[in-house]
Amino acid sequence: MSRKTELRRKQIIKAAYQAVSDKGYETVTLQDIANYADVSKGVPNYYFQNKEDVLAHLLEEITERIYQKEKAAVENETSFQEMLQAYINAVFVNPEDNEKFYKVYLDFLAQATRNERYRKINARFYQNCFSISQLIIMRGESEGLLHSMNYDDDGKAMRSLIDGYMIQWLMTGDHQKHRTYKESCLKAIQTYLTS
Amino acid sequence: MSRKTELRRKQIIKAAYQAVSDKGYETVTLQDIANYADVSKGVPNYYFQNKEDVLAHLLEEITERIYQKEKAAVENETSFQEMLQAYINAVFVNPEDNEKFYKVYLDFLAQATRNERYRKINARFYQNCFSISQLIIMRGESEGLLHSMNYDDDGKAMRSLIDGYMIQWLMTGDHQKHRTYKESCLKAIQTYLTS
DNA sequence: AAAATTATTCTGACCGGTCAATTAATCTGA
DNA sequence: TCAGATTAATTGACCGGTCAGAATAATTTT
Repeated sequence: MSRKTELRRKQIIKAAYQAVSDKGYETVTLQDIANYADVSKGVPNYYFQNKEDVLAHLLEEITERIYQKEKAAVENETSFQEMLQAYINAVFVNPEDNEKFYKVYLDFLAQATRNERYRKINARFYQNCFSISQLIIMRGESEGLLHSMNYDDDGKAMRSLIDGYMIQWLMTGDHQKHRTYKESCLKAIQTYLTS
Repeated sequence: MSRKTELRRKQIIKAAYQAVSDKGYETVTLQDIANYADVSKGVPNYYFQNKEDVLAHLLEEITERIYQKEKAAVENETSFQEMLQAYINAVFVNPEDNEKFYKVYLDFLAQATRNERYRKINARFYQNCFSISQLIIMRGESEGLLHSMNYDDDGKAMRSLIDGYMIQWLMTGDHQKHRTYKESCLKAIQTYLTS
């Protein structure tokens, strides 16, 4: 794949991200995506097999990007408390980015219940998230602050709390409450881990 | 509203539940719903204003029904442990029912990010869930097993853990794992509450 | 000019909602 | 009681509109 082709694909995926965030997974059309990318209708079809192919690449791209960012943030810290705080900071970045991502992510979760391809991409994302949780928990253990019985279970619990709080925040439709939900989520994870 | 009208509406909503579970919120058509209800295409439009109206009533119906069932289950018990176990039993009923409900519920959550009406119905559902959590927590406090700093926060955490585990289970696509996720979820809530 | 890329047009399919026509149910009054 | 009248419920053909994908045309690059 040429450098230019790669750029074009990135451009289309980026446009698809904004388009899906605005209009929703099923509502969005290839025309919408082309409009957001400032290209004509034929372009997305030229660079991707079909609509689903564009959107699958979108899901891959955004989950991978989030994971890399969160992982880097956590690896930059040394203590358990700092790592956990850095993780939460990376997850709850700001209302705008979180709204955009979780709107799209929720759409994909809903689709994934009936689409094997999306389910697989999401499964990889989950595994990546669990690996971040494990990093943090192992550090907490080495500091004697907590004792995990099972890294996998704790990873699932942390993911549940993060997704759950984020969804609940999203449903309030109130950007102001972002800080509150972030703090509550951090507290909940601390309460769970250090028990 | 006559008795017969009420029955017909229930019949259509029930058909819509199955149809949405099978095909997804956006994919499902009024024709599908009519087919599942064994009536002609005009009937749903006769008893409801439009497609969204049918589906809004569906969301109201299933969230209200779940809440009533969970509430009754919890109120039937006397001790903290029994109430919590009864709650989890009512939430994780069986793979089939859970899959059906959460497939549809996820669809509605995704829609709710762009639909005020659905968001409102879901907000009421959340409040109802929080009230159940509060029942359980207050009982736990009166037994001296735990001390809640904030009923609302704990309600949010419990809801996060339940929705989170359920979604993660749904994404495995494996009915066999239902029991494991149920037990993990219960353990996570206990770990969180009794800390 | 040939090839690659982008823009435009076409096509077949499908959907939600409407509505005229039909059928079923209910009512009325002798 | 029951025939005729009135109302309610149901049907399915139809219409305007939209979309994905394919085909084609135009443009740019090499």
